[in-house]
Amino acid sequence: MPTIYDVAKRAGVSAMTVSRVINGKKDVKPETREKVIKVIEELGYVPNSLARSFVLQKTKTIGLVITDITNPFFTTLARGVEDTAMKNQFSVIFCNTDEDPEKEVLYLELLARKRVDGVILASASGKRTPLKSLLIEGIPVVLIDREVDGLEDLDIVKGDSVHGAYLLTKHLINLGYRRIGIIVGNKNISTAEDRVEGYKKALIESGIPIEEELIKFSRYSKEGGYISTKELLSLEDPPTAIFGGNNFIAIGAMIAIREEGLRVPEDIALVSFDDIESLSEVYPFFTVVTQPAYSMGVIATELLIRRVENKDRVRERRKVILQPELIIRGSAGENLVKEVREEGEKVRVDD
Amino acid sequence: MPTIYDVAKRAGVSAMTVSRVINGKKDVKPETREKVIKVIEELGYVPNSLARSFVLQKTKTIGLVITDITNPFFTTLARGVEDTAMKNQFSVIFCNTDEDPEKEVLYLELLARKRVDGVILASASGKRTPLKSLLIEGIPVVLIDREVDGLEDLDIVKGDSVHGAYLLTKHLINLGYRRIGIIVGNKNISTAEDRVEGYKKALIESGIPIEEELIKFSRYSKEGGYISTKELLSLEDPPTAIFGGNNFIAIGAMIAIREEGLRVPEDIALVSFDDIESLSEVYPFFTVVTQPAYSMGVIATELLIRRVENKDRVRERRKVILQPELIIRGSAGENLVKEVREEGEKVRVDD
DNA sequence: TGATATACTGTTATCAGTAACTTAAAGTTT
DNA sequence: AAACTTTAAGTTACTGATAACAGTATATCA
Repeated sequence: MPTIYDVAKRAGVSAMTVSRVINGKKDVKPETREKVIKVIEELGYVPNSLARSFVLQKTKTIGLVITDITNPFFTTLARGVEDTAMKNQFSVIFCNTDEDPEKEVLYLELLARKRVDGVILASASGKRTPLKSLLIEGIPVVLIDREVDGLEDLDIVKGDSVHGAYLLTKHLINLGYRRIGIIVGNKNISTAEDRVEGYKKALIESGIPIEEELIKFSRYSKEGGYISTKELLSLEDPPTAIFGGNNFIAIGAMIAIREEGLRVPEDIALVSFDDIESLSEVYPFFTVVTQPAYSMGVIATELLIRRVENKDRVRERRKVILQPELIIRGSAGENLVKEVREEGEKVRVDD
Repeated sequence: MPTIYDVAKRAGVSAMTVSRVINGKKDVKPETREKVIKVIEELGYVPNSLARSFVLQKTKTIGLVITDITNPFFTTLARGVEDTAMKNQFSVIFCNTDEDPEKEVLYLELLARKRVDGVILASASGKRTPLKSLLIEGIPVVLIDREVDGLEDLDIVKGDSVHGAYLLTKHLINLGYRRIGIIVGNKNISTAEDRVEGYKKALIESGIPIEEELIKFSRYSKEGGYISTKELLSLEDPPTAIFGGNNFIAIGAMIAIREEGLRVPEDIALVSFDDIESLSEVYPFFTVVTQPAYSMGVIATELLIRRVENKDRVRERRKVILQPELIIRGSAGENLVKEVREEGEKVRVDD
């Protein structure tokens, strides 16, 4: 592949002049500029951004660390990140940790080696590690979706999990359910704790006793939802409603429920945190609380890029908490009992 | 951030020795090695792969150009790519073209600038452009999912669209449908042509006349499916079954059909090329032909990496065509009429 | 004992750009 | 016409790592 020197020689100018042409700087005579452009096309010269990044000490690249691109919530979020990055001439390196803290460390190290300009992190570990410390000293980090213990000073964009879980639980209670099981992810993931907190808040508010056997800290995955549902269903006094802590858990729960020969919502209610778009479009089934995943991606990327380019020299943390939305469909048996709605809450009713 | 020289100075050795330690080369005295490692940890030194890539002329990065990460087919494929890349110490830069040839050019140029070691391309344009020519001279490219005119010499991994469409159409015919509409993507995308070809083949074989008004070259998107379905339904003699050329088209079709007050499958059959996993797990509804998207990603990445590392110096093109699978569920009214199955074909029946 | 191999470490040049500085010529001002 | 400014270039040094080569010290062998 030709270099800037090949272009320079052929155009009869210095490399610096070619550099100026490429970067659209002034101080180049129009004729010279044209000649250089012609040579660039003739040779099929493509600037080497490796070398460029190397001298300029910026890569115009950000890293996105999520748990699983296969999860619709994260793919939508990722799309928001990518679109926004592209708009700002940044590219994105994707990393799937599969909720594995070791993979997370691996990827963070990789990103640090690649000297990405910034990182958007949905942490799997929820804890500050030596590497993370290192990273945030050298590279701006914006947290997304989840808090990380010990990194309370970083910018963060997340949904209001406490309130969302409260809404969803309250909805079940209003429909008459009393024994409500909840399945969330690993305990050190902030959303898991938050969603349980919202759930408890709703129960307490309605004077329903909290039973620990109905609360499952599992994994944010189909398997997690499947296994925990089986456990819940085999309790002596099984729940009459299940709250899936995320979309994958709800899918796993659905599979388990069907295996047990039960129907949703006739035999048991099933609601979910996070929607599954392609499912809902074809079959508006799950009553859910959705988060604006795309916006989360967009906002996080904007915050990050501003930090990277140091446009706003705000030193204090920026914390963006987006409100979730309750979408009532049919999986809690809303059509079987009379419909109840909270007043003043953001609520949408699908057909 | 500390450099290799900072480490060298503090450890009282040369940069070269540090380099040898980092890269696990022999010819370093154990004590020296330990001392260097200690300093690396003390300083929190992270090697600069920018500089490394620059001298070694390889970036250990590949580019993945797809149309939309939001499409479950591509996210699964992307996951296959990412996992395989990671396994081989490669990272992946994602690019969404949204079926826009201009965006495709933009991204290819970006990847060329970044001097990625290779590119996996699901082309939106279907045509060879000057940039693509340039790219393939300097950077190995593996095509995925779609052929590109003029690039018949590149490795490719794709599904057998002709056969898949044939299977699906044949299935409809066997169920008694005669007026079958088909909606596929843009005409210059190879899968669109192939799927129509398979569709025609099945019709001809059964002696059913081909009617051009039932064949829609639209867009591989929900909007495309929606609009074309509306058109089909407003024909004087509308189809009794619709073949969605991909999953998004099928979703769009479903929405349009519902808007028209029709039911699937009672009033009209609807089948789809490509499954929608999260939908099918909860609600096994669509009768589809699926492609092994994850495997496609894995195989393409393996082919690419082998080219990059030049392990096999095969010069001839490697063409991997994966067979699709017909999954019979209920959206073609299989439960309404008696079930018919092709003999010897790969067929699965979901409950 | 001298020759040769081996283990370990250092030196130098280089990769492809760009910042900062320098130079040369042309234009402007008084 | 001397002094100054502007325009349009070119030169040099540097980014962080590594390959290739060059030493030096120690070990091994005939």
